[in-house]
Amino acid sequence: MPTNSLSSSGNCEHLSRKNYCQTERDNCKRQHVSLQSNLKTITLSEQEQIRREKLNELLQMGINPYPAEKFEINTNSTFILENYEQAEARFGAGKEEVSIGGRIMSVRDMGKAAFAQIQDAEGKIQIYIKRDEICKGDDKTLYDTVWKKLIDIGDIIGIKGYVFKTKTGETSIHASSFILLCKSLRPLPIVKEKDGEVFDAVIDPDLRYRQRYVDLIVNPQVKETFRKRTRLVNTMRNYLNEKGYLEVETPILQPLYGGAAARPFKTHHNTLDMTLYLRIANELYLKRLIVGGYDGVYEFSKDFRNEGMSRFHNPEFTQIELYVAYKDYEWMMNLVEEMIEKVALELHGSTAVKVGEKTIDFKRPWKRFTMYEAIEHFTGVDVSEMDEMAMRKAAAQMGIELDDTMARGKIIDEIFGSKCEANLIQPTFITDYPVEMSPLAKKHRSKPGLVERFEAICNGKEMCNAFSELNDPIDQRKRFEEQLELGKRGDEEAMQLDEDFLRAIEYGMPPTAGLGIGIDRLSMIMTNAASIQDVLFFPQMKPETIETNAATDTGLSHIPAPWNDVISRMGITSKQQLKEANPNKLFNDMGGMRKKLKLDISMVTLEEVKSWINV
RNA sequence: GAUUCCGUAGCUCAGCUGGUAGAGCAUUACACUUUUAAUGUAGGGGUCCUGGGUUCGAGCCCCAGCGGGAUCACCA
Repeated sequence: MPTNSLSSSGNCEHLSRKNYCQTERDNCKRQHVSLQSNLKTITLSEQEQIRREKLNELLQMGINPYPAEKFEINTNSTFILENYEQAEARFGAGKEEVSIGGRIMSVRDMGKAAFAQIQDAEGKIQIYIKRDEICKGDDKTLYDTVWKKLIDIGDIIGIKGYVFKTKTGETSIHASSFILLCKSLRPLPIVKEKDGEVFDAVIDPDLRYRQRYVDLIVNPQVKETFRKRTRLVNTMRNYLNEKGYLEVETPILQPLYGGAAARPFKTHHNTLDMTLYLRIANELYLKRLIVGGYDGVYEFSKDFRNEGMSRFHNPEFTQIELYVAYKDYEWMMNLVEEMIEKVALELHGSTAVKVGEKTIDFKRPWKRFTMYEAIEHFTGVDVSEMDEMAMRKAAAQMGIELDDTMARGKIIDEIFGSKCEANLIQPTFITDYPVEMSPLAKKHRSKPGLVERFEAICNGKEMCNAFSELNDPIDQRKRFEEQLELGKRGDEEAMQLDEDFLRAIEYGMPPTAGLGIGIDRLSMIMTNAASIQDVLFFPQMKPETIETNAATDTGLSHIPAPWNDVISRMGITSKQQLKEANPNKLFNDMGGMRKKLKLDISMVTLEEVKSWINV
């Protein structure tokens, strides 16, 4: 049997441990004292020190705090809580043993019995641990010492037992045995709850985003947010796969960056000795694949834009881009409506989604405005027939600041951005954009100066962007050249001229509808998140300085690496133990460990080992 | 990048006019065999973000920096 199995059977071996354990605890106390006198060089908090002492004590008892063996799990907390009848029928007293693993989140110690809550991937469930149940014989070490003294909130344990309801009616697991699966060395923030009210919740954004693992442990709704995000992506993926479109992957490292207006991240390939850019979009590569003959291709892509950060912008973000041959932007609008409506239904069982104080309804069909109509709707001014001069005047009257470089198209965009966008809460399609803003979109079939482009606006923000793709190679070259002009004038976001892309569409690309949807923005809406950081596991942050506390607390810090590590693997983890060791045996064993661990280092001398011991 | 607010124990937060640094939870010890924000008793725990300055004396006032939030700019 494994040395650390803490089942109630075989408790005879605990008998011999009791005295040993007592002396060891004294040793720990002495170590504590020496640590105290050393506090200036140690960054560990008192609670962390205590946990490391407990770890040592467990090791001395022959209990591995980090066992290698798997722990078989046969159910989870939510299943038991939500299907009590079924769970009781299978796992009730005298029936099959329930086997469940989780992190200890709270303990209510009642003396010779205790209630604790453990948390697994699904949620929390109460366990009941009774001394005479855990320790069936006379030796109560396992309960009195291991459970009561050495196990902490935050430790991960495995429990076997049966399902029952307590006097107060709470579904619980009556433990017949437990096993330590992982000792936690850092104290967890304690969050308490009563009648749905949460006390002392961890809300500090710095802690939550930098230590997402802690956030996930103590804030259960965070786990749910990311589950929803994944379901959102899966729903879209299934929808597109059912239509027969091909999910593909295209380069992230690109020699030229294109497909969007943004500043890139720049990097360098050593062997090729060339500059590469992290993609700002994957549009131009996906369209090459349409040229190649696929009917529909899509990619969930991480894109990178070297711009400012805010609660709507992270330097890396996720987009889905979709291109479908022989279609146009009208057709694509219908697809977007249908797909997003499906997402809402999948996540919320309804097309209506609560976002902050508002309820947003994704039920089809969505409102559709041309850009001119939207401006007229929100400002009362019809700008559609105005020339640049007239439009400047109109914008000035609306209190919009313009600079001289802005042409007619940019002015329209400014007016829309400041007067309309924020007012569009319910999902709305805005169509027919000025050509200057859209160098990759096809000219409008009937309205000069405009392109066949739409955006879906939702909760005052752009949710997606799509157009009938420009497939006229001569026009496309001209548009790129115009972008080059902008670049020469200092516009860092102007697109570069991609000769290979032009070569591709010179071979001919069928009429194509293209779409890009910001997955992070959509996730924010679908999970009611106020910040993009709430839908990214690891949002970009300035680096923090982490104080290391490696090995400084073991009392072995005077021993050079990797020997300090080797010695602690041999079970010697304190100065006290080192002192008690036989230097000749230690020296020999170190040689053995060197061989066993295949360490490519030269052996130290016996004299050196003696000097470590006699520090 | 600009403006503004914040940074105190493991966590959530108080801290008066500038005069010995506080609470709850957590932690340690003891008690308690169906509790549930368990409870009772007694303890321990602090680089008050960092560095300067003013002052007899700074968690508090001033300056600079670091980190975070919000708003704005850029962008999706």
